[in-house]
Amino acid sequence: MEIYPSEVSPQFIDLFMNKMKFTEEEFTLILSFFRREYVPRKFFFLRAGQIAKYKAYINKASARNFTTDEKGDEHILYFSFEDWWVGDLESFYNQQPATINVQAMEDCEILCLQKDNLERLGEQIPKLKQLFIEKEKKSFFSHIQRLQEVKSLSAEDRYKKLINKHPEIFQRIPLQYIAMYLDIEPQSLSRMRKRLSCK
Amino acid sequence: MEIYPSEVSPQFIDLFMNKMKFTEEEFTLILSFFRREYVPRKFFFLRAGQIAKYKAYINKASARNFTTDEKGDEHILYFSFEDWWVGDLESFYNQQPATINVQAMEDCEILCLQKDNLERLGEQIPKLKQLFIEKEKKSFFSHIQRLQEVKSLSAEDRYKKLINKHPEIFQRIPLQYIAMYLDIEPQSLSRMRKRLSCK
DNA sequence: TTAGTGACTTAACCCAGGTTAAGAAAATTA
DNA sequence: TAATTTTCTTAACCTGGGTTAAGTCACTAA
Repeated sequence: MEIYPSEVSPQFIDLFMNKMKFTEEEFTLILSFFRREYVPRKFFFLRAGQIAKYKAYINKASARNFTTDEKGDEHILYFSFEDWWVGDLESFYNQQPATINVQAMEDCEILCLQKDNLERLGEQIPKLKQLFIEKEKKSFFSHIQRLQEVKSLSAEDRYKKLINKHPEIFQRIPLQYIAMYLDIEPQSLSRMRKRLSCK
Repeated sequence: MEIYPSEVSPQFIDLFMNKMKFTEEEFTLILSFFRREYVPRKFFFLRAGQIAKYKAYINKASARNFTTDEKGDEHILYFSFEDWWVGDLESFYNQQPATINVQAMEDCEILCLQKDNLERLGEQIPKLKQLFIEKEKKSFFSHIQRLQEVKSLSAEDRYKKLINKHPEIFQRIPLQYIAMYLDIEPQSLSRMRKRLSCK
């Protein structure tokens, strides 16, 4: 399934053409290694236990990345929206079973890159390999920040931070997912929202 | 201050000579770029707000890596023992103020590598650059696992997991630090330990 | 020897968030 | 449009861990 530049998001084009300054030829080559997949709402792009086949770019819509504990409760590590890279990198790079589930929250269009294609592309275009290393470094840093946040802030403070920094998320995804992101029950989130709105 | 092979830990030698199979000359070269620092117990190797000068290897003893929140409470992200690499990588690579404090819990001997030395070494020995990328990837994965753990386990379950996986830590470092690692008060840890020992 | 300091424990009381259960509102589907 | 399912809210009660405060134990210093 071939992908044409007209079919990818402006952010994707901006990343490769403006930020990374790849040539048209390089961009077309890069694009030819990707594969487009559609994942309808509620369907899984990756399930815990499977081996992650792709490094993936969200071209349209949103997904949630979560783990399931022994009690069956789901914990959302992070949301992914347009222009995000998703997947269980540990599973992808080490070809081991994933611990993370990736599920579409809206009908998703995803650009997928297989491991061998990634390696081939990396050899042909070293600048691209460097790009991925940098992206992963950023992802690394943001995970450390998340860890700090989860460890040092109460559920209420994390809620306030989320609604201040990303109010648009609340327009777009159900509150039950916000609760799973904050690691509280939907009832507790509801109670908290009422208490805060009274003030 | 020159460092001789006889002055570094067996793990350090094992890493470079056996695992990475560097030559004697390469190893001597690598070592010449490091600088040895002594950090007495309770002293700081890095303070939040400073810019991390070094990527560092703990040759002897242990440290705690923690953040301080607005209330002044300290949260230990992870402990570091012999054969660990420490520092605030985001601060080190982006030359921005650190958010993490690194404090010696015992009298530490640390092998330090400055950023420009790291880059020079990386150019001279590409295999070393690759080693650091791999080490950082592993560190990345372990942070994601930590995040999952903090999100999905109760304080009691995290305590049990820690004492099962690393009982030796309890022989070595004060319980108050364990409490900061679990993000509970020392009193609560004490109460919990009593409750668990009764069963 | 004793005073002082830091590490750990115990106990009483409090509160954020969990649990259970029921109901209201919104979105889907027939 | 009504029927059904999903999402969200409310309320009563419970519990794990926070808070405060006091006490014990071990180690150091004078």
